[in-house]
Amino acid sequence: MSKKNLKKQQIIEAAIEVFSKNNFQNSTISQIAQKAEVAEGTIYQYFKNKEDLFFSIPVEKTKDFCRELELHLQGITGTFSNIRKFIWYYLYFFKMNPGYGRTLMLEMRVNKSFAKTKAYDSFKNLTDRILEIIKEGQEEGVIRKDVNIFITRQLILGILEHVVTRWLLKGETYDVLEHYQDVSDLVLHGIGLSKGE
Amino acid sequence: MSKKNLKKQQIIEAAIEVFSKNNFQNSTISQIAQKAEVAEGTIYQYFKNKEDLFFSIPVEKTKDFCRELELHLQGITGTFSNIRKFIWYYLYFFKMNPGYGRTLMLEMRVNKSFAKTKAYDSFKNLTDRILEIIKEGQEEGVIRKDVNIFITRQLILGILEHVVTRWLLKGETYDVLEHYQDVSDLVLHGIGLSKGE
Amino acid sequence: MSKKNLKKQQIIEAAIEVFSKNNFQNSTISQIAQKAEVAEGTIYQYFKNKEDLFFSIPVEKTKDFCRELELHLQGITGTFSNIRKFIWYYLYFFKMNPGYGRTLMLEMRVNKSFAKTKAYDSFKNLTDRILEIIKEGQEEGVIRKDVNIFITRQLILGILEHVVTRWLLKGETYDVLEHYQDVSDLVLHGIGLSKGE
Amino acid sequence: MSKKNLKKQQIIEAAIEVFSKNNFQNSTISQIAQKAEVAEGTIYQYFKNKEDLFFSIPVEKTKDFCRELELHLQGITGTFSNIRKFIWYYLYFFKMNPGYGRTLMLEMRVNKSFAKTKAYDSFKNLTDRILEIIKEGQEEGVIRKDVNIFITRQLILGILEHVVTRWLLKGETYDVLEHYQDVSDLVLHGIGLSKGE
DNA sequence: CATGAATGAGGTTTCATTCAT
DNA sequence: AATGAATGAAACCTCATTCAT
Repeated sequence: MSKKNLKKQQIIEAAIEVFSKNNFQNSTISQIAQKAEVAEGTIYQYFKNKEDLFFSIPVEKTKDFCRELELHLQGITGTFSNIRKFIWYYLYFFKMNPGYGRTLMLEMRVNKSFAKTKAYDSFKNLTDRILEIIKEGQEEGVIRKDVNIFITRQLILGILEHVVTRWLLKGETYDVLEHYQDVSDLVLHGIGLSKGE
Repeated sequence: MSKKNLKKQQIIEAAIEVFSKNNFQNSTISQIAQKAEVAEGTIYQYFKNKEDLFFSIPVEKTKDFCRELELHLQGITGTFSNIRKFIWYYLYFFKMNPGYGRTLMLEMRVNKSFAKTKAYDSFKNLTDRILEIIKEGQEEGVIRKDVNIFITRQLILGILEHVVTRWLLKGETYDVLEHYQDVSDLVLHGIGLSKGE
Repeated sequence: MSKKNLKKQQIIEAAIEVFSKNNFQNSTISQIAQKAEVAEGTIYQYFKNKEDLFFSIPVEKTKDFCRELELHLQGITGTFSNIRKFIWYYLYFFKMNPGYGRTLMLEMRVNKSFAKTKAYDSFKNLTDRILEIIKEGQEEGVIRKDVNIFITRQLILGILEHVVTRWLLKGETYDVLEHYQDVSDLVLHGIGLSKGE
Repeated sequence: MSKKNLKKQQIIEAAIEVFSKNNFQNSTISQIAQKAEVAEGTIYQYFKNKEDLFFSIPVEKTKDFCRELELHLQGITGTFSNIRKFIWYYLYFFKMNPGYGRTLMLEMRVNKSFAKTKAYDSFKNLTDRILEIIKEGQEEGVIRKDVNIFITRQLILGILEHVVTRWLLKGETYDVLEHYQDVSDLVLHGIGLSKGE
């Protein structure tokens, strides 16, 4: 079973690489098979079809993301610091996984079927987490009571997606973490926290 | 010449309809030709190839967007009101052009070749315009001096893109303008404007 | 239109040749295209898919069969002679069209979807015609009143199919018309006609 | 050895079921393995390949057919009665084994390689048996001397095949034995026997 | 004997683009 | 300028068969 999972992982890693270079339609099973060093037919033992393989990627990767995120948030107190950390980790994660970033941001997020996949469910963990942080902040009184928490979440995820997407489209020619400070300041100010908290 | 442009426009409108239903790869020239009521070959008299037709869409549409935007901004004074109007108009435009919205947000914006097209240039008009508004605000002293104006632009465009994209992915089942008030408040507060300005 | 039909006929003739050598599944579109001297894609301009092409064969051929049959029956009087002529023409037709025979007898006739095709309808003309001859014979009193005319038809078509199928399976190494006399005698005697009529 | 044969029989029964639902090409080894509750590889321990498995079916089944036929013919005297019994049993056998019927009539009988298989040899027993009955009838003087006994055999087998094939293609929606009386009458009359014999 | 994961060849079908009319 | 028939490349997926365990 470990051996079986190993080969499955092997295929997923190859798929990330290939899907992130071209897009879904222009990536071929043959390319993925070659990169994974398995026969084309083998892929169909582990995945129902090309789309199934495609959407299996974020399921695994989002798990990784959330697991690591929790570690990074551990021991941090204060909404201010938690949001800063979240923003930092979000940018950091994609800096370290640009291939996955391209696939997720430029392909999946924009695919109508995405919302119906298991992948999307695992994504909810992430968006729930940030909402939780915002709620706590409001309860603690450090976030203004009059802001809509759902819109606030959209603000945060919106700018992060935008920043990462822009970076990817520019060919990753600069450091995504470059403007981390400015982004956090802007976001935190918007929701009512003074820098000094 | 007017007649020529008429047919070209006819093809573009058909293309928007078709491209917005499926994606680029799944849309066929034959579908577009049928909807435009011309022969397939005729499309190649006006556009070099499928991609050229695809990227001709935003060139025209962004022109419309900017022209109308200027009308709406006319006579409005104060950075506060200008940004509010910009946000409102942005949401309003996609509410009125959901087909184009799908094509732009879910297809183009995410396409690596997009940045190299004429379409992208026409897009710059838009992003320049918002930057201009922000700059003026900073000069007038209503926007904090310490915010990075480029990041600010990314914040505004980021949340707007996110809000519109989310609405499109949810199947346009609610009104995008619904949260216009909350979005503006959050953005404006973030960049240092008090609501009362 | 004539030119269009010409190409369609060209493809059908090639299809008969190819389908009669191998079976449906082992015949390839590429083989048919090559024999018809057209590109593979061209076949899909005239036929929806491989199966559609396959079942288009008997539609055309059965038309030919019936048209010619009528000519041969013309001027012949007497049930006795009509049935003899029918049997003779049936065997003669497949002697002249062995390729089509192989496709029809060894592939189509035995295919469950066949009964749902247009081809099958055109086939009814044929079976109706023989039934008509039998009925007339019974009315004229030359065929025994006590025989079931539908079973009689099955007897005639059954032995003819069997004779032709056997001949095809033996590799067409003898003349199908060889036993024409014996077959007719047996059939006619069975339904109550004396040879002398 | 008995255990070995058991598993072989198990696989053949599964094969009959699967092959009779789809055709040879559309039936998969995997389906057969699943139905037989063995691994795919196991099938290759008992049969050389898919075709070998396929043609192993009639070898066994025809043995059954002939064994039972002899029992039914036992004690019956008179060519008249023997042929009637043969016709009855033929129809009865396929009524009881429709799955095998579909495979034999719609697949095997029509397959060019069939004549070269062991299965075909076991089939000869059957056709020899009916020829024998006809010969005896001619010697006893109850069948006209002027009929060709080989054609007679073809008449009998032809109508029986036709009747069974038609029944199978119609989805076995009626009783094959329904027209047993009419079929026998017609056949017997054709070869010169009066009903009263 | 039994297993079942791995293989990889091969065919149907689609569709952007061309070009003769 | 407009047409639309013809092209042909290219990719997903299936599945019989093998072989190491």
